Amino acid sequence: MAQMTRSTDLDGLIALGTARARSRRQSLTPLRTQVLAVLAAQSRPLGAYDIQRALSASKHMSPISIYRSLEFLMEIGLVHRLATQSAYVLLKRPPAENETLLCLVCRSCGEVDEVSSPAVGQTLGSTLAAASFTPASRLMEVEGDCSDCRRRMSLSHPG
Amino acid sequence: MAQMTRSTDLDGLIALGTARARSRRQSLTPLRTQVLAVLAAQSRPLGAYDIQRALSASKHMSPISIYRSLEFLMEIGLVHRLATQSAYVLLKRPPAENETLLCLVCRSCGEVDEVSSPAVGQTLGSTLAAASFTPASRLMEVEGDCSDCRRRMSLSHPG
DNA sequence: ACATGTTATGTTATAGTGTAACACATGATT
DNA sequence: AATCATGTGTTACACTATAACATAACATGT
Ligand SMILES: [Zn+2]
Ligand SMILES: [Zn+2]
Ligand SMILES: [Zn+2]
Ligand SMILES: [Zn+2]
Repeated sequence: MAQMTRSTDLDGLIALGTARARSRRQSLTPLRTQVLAVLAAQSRPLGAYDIQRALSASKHMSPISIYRSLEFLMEIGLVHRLATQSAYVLLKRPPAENETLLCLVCRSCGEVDEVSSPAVGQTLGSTLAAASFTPASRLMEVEGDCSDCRRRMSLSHPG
Repeated sequence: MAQMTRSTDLDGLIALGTARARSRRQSLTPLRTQVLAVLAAQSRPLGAYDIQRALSASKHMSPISIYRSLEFLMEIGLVHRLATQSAYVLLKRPPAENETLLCLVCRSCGEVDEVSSPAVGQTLGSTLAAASFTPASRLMEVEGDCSDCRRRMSLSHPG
């Protein structure tokens, strides 16, 4: 079930993207919509070249076009780059203002879980303020092992 | 003063690295020591190819050798890879067990500040536990703007 | 209509980051 | 000596990302 598509959400996602683009005097063009659709069809992060391959059947796009679309989708807050994976994920919820999100990336299966954490947001805010450091975003990445994969590992290495 | 070297620490660092290597039945070889020394001489993160250039005067090293040395130095806990920068930094303090460290990376000047935060460690621990997620490390990266750079920006864009 | 500015895409080439694969050397263990 | 694990050399390659420049498409004011 990890491979399920999320086409149900796509219309709403496009509406949201269109609105956010308009408010910046930009637009969610067909090209950008196609990249968004590819990301929305996967529950896992995709590399830019994965997206290119996914689109190559319907349309040729050079790497730079993919990257430009991704940059735009990140600017309007729908997509996030996972630095530890060099990959891009659709954010499941529209990120609220001042909300601290944790992206839990499983090293083993690659699944990404997004967790909102006011408690971490509070302590992190204090810590950063004490260091006079202003974060560029309230989204943080944590690599590790998800519960499913931990269970699988303990089955194959019983101790 | 940001460019100051830290050669004073180098001997102790080498001793620490040697001890940690030995406990793994490995060793801090000359090659690895050279990479460590280059990182110790800078207060900023360096890319693998920056390290290669730094060493090219004294010795030719292929990229793969640099990466292998970096991997080793990360395994013994002396060096950390900053995913958002694709760069490597010497950890200033020996990371204690179960200590949560924040790497505050300035987008503007590139400086990295390491901050230990028990409070964040506590809330993060609870949040991850609630999500049944086991983190691979207790080191997190936060991109943003340091106080110096914020001051500079406000001077050039008074408002 | 025309000029002007901005947004968006096309095209080509190139830079930057990281590994695979295999051979070889070195040192410890038995 | 035979064996095994560790460490390095060498070559070639894969993957990720951007520079630079041209063109198109669209809005806006005159
Ligand atoms: Zn994320
Ligand atoms: Zn998993
Ligand atoms: Zn770090
Ligand atoms: Zn700074």
